[in-house]
Amino acid sequence: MSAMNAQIQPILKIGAVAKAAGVSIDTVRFYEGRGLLPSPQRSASGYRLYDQSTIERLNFIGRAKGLGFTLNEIMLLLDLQDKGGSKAEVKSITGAKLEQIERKIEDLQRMRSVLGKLNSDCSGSGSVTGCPIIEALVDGDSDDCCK
Amino acid sequence: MSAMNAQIQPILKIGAVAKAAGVSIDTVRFYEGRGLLPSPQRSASGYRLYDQSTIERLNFIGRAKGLGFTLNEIMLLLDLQDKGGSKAEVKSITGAKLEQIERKIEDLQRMRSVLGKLNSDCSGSGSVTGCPIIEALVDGDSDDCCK
DNA sequence: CTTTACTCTAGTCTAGACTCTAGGGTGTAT
DNA sequence: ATACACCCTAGAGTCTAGACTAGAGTAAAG
Ligand SMILES: [Zn+2]
Ligand SMILES: [Zn+2]
Ligand SMILES: [Zn+2]
Ligand SMILES: [Zn+2]
Repeated sequence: MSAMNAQIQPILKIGAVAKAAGVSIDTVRFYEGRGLLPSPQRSASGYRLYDQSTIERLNFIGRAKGLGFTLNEIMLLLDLQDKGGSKAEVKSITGAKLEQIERKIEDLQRMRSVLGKLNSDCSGSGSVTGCPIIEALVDGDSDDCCK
Repeated sequence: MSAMNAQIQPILKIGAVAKAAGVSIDTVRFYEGRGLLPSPQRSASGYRLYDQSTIERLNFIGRAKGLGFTLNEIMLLLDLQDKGGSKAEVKSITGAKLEQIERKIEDLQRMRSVLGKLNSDCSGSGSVTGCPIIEALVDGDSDDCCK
């Protein structure tokens, strides 16, 4: 907050931002192409030049990915931040994602329960003949798993 | 089990097996290309000719897919059935899948818990300024979600 | 005989998120 | 001067599980 260093930011080349954010150089360029990162300034020789804010933006993207958002969804979230959207818009995106995650969890729990039972029913020794796992796949008994 | 109908099987064209198994014709041809289905007999004019066993094989594949197996994994399971593998081999595939499913469930539960908390922390009204969801993405507080 | 339904091949397209390649230019240290 | 790391572009390739298309031949029904 001192008076005179308004835009004196350290200038970073692509390798440095990538490293700082823990992504590859290719990923940075890829995100730029996808519109997740703005087109950066260029040096006289054409090198991309970044500052700290790009690292923060990459971290935003990484955290959102960690919460299960796709790059398209992340672009929506970044737009809401950049252009000033409403909390309602943000919440509708995260709410939808939450429901999607819950549905996925239910699917996987169903798979786990069927597969866990089959797995424990199988002795694991001898030839595949009579294997309860294979039999369940063959004739579909005890099958709640295929809609 | 009567004495004389050893291989008198009804002959089905691709549309019929596909319909009976609840998949598309494209899918049947695709599975053949992937090696999940053997190359069928052909009619004089080149039509694929199947019998009931193909429907059963397609059902096997569908059930395995419903349990989360990929087509490559399903091919392994089918091979064990076709060529006579051991129960241990089957169980090692299903055991690995079970662990994979469990890991996925844990990931998703982590996402759900973080996202659920953020979602309920956000009032949902007004501008995005101060939105706890966006803030968490920006500065990474309360963040157990990104490895 | 004609219409309609079915089948054939080969190839392209989708989503998602990169990753890699080829072929070149730049920057800095020794 | 030259080694070496770094950067550039454009485009192709990867993985999964098919969907879809075009152009052509075949079968069944009226
Ligand atoms: Zn078994
Ligand atoms: Zn099932
Ligand atoms: Zn909010
Ligand atoms: Zn996180």
